[in-house]
Amino acid sequence: MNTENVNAPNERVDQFKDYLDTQGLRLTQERLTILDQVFNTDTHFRPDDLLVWMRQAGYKTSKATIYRTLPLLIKSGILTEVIDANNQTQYEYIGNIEEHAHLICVQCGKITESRVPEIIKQKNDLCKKFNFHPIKFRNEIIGVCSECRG
Amino acid sequence: MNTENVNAPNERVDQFKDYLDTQGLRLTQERLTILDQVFNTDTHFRPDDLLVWMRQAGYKTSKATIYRTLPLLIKSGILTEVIDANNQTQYEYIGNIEEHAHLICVQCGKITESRVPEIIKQKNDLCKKFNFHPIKFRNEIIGVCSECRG
DNA sequence: TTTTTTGCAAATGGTTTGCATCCTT
DNA sequence: AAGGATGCAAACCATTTGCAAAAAA
Repeated sequence: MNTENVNAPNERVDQFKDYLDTQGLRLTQERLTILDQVFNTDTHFRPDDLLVWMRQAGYKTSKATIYRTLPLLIKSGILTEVIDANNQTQYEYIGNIEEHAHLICVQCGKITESRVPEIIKQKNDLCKKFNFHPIKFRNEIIGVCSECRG
Repeated sequence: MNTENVNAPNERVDQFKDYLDTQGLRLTQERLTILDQVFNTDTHFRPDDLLVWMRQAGYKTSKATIYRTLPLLIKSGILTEVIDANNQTQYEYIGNIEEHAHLICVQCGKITESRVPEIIKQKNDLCKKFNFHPIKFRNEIIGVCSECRG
């Protein structure tokens, strides 16, 4: 198939292709186009956002195909899911592994980020111990923030 | 109102009552009944599970009220939400704050737990720094497990 | 009495699915 | 040629909401 107009980095295309291979799935034009669009975004997005962007870019990929492809991108380690404050599923492109903690307030929903240098070593130790290949790291404290405590 | 037949620990009832007070909300029979039922469970559950249990226990609380009450229990720090592998929202009663890490495989979904003693101190430091009241802690590494790496 | 809360049933809206057709291998 | 993938529209189904009646403050 034609892969000439794909702008996603070869590394990612290969990563996706490898995953599809191991599962006996096919590398289609639509799947490549979606990977491409996903690569061009740097924020969280919902399936409908992606649909709109693709339409604007001139592609006619269907909503069903988008819904069927996103899980494949997750399993191949290219995207991760995030559940937002409204319990909606959002997706984000995985660039690098970020090591930072989140303090999430259950009352106002505010998210505070803070870097914690030591957690990098801990992560590495754990991964070595379990022979685990890390893609993304999450460190969250759920609670009540100073403002909501009054 | 009558609170005689409530079995949830007073501590939790007070916690809920306090939250409702601060929000100008009312302590109703239905809300207390739900708190009671929630306390009697020790697993994850979905709103419908709760409805079934309450019906079996002889209560006629409506599904709508359950859906309206669960968010209040979350904001009061009595429950937390968990999104399961099927993206369904589940709820769980918060006993104590657990300090352990999860290694979650994006391919097979397997979750490996592991205790990491140092993270307790880190959590405490962070909470002190931001004057944050912790309810629940989450430490997750998303990636590919040793078995799926082949 | 005043304001919330509840219950019911209908509406919502994100996600999934059946099936004929198209595309990759 | 054979089997997986796509597109469309209909089906699903968990969750939300309007409104009149009931309960809390």
